[in-house]
Amino acid sequence: MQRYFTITQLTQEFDITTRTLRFYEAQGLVTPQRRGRQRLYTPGDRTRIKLILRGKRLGFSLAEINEMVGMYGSAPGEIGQLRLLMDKIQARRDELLEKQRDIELTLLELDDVEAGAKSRMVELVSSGVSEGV
Amino acid sequence: MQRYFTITQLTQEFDITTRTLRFYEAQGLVTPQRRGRQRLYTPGDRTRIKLILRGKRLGFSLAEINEMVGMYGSAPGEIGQLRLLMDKIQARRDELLEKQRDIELTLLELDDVEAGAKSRMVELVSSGVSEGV
DNA sequence: AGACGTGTTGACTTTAACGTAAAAAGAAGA
DNA sequence: TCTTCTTTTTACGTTAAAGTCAACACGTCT
Repeated sequence: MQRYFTITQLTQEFDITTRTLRFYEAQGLVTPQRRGRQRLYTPGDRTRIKLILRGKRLGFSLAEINEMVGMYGSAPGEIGQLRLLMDKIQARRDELLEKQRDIELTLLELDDVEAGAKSRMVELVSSGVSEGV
Repeated sequence: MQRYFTITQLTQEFDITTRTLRFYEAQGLVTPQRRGRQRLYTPGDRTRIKLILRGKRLGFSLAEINEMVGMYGSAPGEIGQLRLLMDKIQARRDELLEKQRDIELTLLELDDVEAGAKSRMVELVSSGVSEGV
């Protein structure tokens, strides 16, 4: 059983560069163990990286992602901190819901554009031009 | 009836700076008319700006946004161009659908984190600490 | 005419998120 | 052991998307 991943294994799996992974480490987003100088990534690290990349796809900055990922392991022992955490959760949720609406709207508009393109296509074809497949 | 918007009206409405709007113009994303040196934004320009900002919220680059917004007005007169357009539309749609899935997953994880925080809160409270509202 | 507010242009600066290159250190196979 | 490959560290470069600052141009209110 392979307990650790090397840096290049992960770069290949996620199609990123070593520079990127080391940069994320410098930002405190992942903290792989070391065997000598070499980095060893655990499955947990791998999961964090997945989360980071998902955050990136959604347009969050690394700073925001850092905060979000930081929520996962944390079980703040104090009530005030817990309230703060829940506030942050709600804020993120609101953002995500807004993004959802934005996506819906964009998809609808894409449908419109496509419909226009299709009808335009029909026009062109029926106007007598013979076109191959 | 107010046919045009000034630059500051729009910056206030969308909470951006004049620098941003002029930058978008330099990138060819909007092309307001001029009265002398002054920029005059039409309702159409305003709509474009809305689209741009929506794209930004979804994490698209200005270059990508430029391409997307460019799709709207275009009715390419040639079949090959139309096919290309439809391909681009499909590519964007795929991206958006992926973002949707990413959002769903993230929302689910936020639910988990919140549930954990809540139960942790109950523990703390029931362990005898008297806390105000 | 003078002052004020708003707008414009141009130039330089900044920040995030990496890219790229150089030099050295281990690891692994012939 | 020699070579080859991967990895690491350090440092400088780059790109996108603005921020900041200076100087100048209008319109208008007094």
